Amino acid sequence: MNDLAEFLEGARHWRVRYHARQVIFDEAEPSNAVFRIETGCVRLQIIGESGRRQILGFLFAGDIFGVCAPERITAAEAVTDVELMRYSLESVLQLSSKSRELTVELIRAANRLFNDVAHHLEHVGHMSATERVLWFLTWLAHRQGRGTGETVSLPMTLRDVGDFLALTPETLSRVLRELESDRHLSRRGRGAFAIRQPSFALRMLESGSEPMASPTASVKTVSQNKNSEELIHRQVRLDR
Amino acid sequence: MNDLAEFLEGARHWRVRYHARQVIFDEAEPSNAVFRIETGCVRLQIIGESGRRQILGFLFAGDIFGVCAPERITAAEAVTDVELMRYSLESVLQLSSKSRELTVELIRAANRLFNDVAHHLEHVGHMSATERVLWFLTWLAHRQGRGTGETVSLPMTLRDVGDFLALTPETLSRVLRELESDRHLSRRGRGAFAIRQPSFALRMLESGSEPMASPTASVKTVSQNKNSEELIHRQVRLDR
DNA sequence: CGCTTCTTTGAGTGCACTCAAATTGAGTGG
DNA sequence: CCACTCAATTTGAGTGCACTCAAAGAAGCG
Repeated sequence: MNDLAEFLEGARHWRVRYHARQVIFDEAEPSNAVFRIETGCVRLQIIGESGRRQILGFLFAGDIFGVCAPERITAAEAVTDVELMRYSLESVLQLSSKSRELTVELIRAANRLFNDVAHHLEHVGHMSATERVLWFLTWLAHRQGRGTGETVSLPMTLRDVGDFLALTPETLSRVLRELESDRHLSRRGRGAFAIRQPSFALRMLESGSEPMASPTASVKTVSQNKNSEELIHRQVRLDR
Repeated sequence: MNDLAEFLEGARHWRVRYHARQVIFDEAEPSNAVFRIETGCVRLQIIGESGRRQILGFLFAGDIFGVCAPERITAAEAVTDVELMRYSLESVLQLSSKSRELTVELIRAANRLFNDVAHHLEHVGHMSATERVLWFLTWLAHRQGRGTGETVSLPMTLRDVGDFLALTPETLSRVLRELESDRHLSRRGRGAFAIRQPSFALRMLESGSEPMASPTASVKTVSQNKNSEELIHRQVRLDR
């Protein structure tokens, strides 16, 4: 699944558990471990100067997080009860001294976070509330391997989703109700839903926060047509 | 200045130049070099699915960028004419096989990007237009080593700033005019300004997108003990 | 069963948006 | 050097979306 995971098996590690809402590590804390999620959901977040929380991402089984040195950039908290595999950062770094591939994988892991939050920023900056919600729900369904009409569980609260998408819970609630009345969505109890018409929403996922996904050719074409400045810039490119 | 810079001197490198608005590297391109800015200004950016450009950061002399493998996450374009030092990624990776410290520095470099864009996201999601502009101008002044009343040059266009802050050029222009009439700002020609009252704006810079800055002590202390949910209600709103 | 937290719904408002057009400035070629 | 062109910026008018404030209902948890 993840190449990094194989490398990590060579490092000192053991299983750890956290209950929902426990802090796994905190911002600015010394970084001494890398984690891999066995079961459950984890969120990465920061607290802004104004005291507001910005959730940077939700992680699920198989995801690796905490590749960071020497201090934590974000906090990590358990959304649900979680089982994690904890790898000593010290021994991971020792391993990387012997393996160029592992070094590349570590950089890649750090870059993935950057990639995700960069596209996240682009979405928050330019998408309407409805688009953001649809993007999130579609991403979530995709992460859980669910297709059209299949039930997707929503392990986090609306407030979590709001702090992820930079929306208030009120707005979120209203958007969900409207999506439901428009037949884009059907809700199955409190913490579950199903997407009825993911067709156009799915396109959003093709590029963006997917793991290291390169922008698709179609996206590039569109962006070149829509943004003449960019087109011009690409054309005048010279090597030297 | 930057520890990474010293390590890089051991790698194969040479000087390169780009003219303003030339592409240094593009999204999804194979990554084969790390750069250090000698003079000028560079922007990192992505093009969203909708064709909109999101600028993730502006870089200046001394900054290192392009630590990325195996493919580029962002594009890098010259804002002004720039002189860069170009380091072969291949030889950097070879060096890192022999130096644990270099590996840590590479991870740190990748994490810095993540840190910056994470706080950027928090700002775009929760700040008003005026706050964002003030934050940006204060950051820019700080980067150029300019204090209150000193002239700061603005090497990029308002459109660039808008694509960075997720604001339209129109809004940006209006905000600048209001800041000027409120005596927070005085403009010195097209591409220059001076901040008159940076006092409260500077507080924003103390944490946030500054290199690896740790959150303020008060926030940190509390968030280590309690989980973050309890912090959310402590919202201190900055007055315009 | 009482408490807290989460969610929903309503009413009203303000900020940043879009659309449109004028003006300024920079760059280019005659 | 000057006219010309195009991009960048400014200004105005109007609007809609997501916000705040407020309060009621629903769900989890002891």
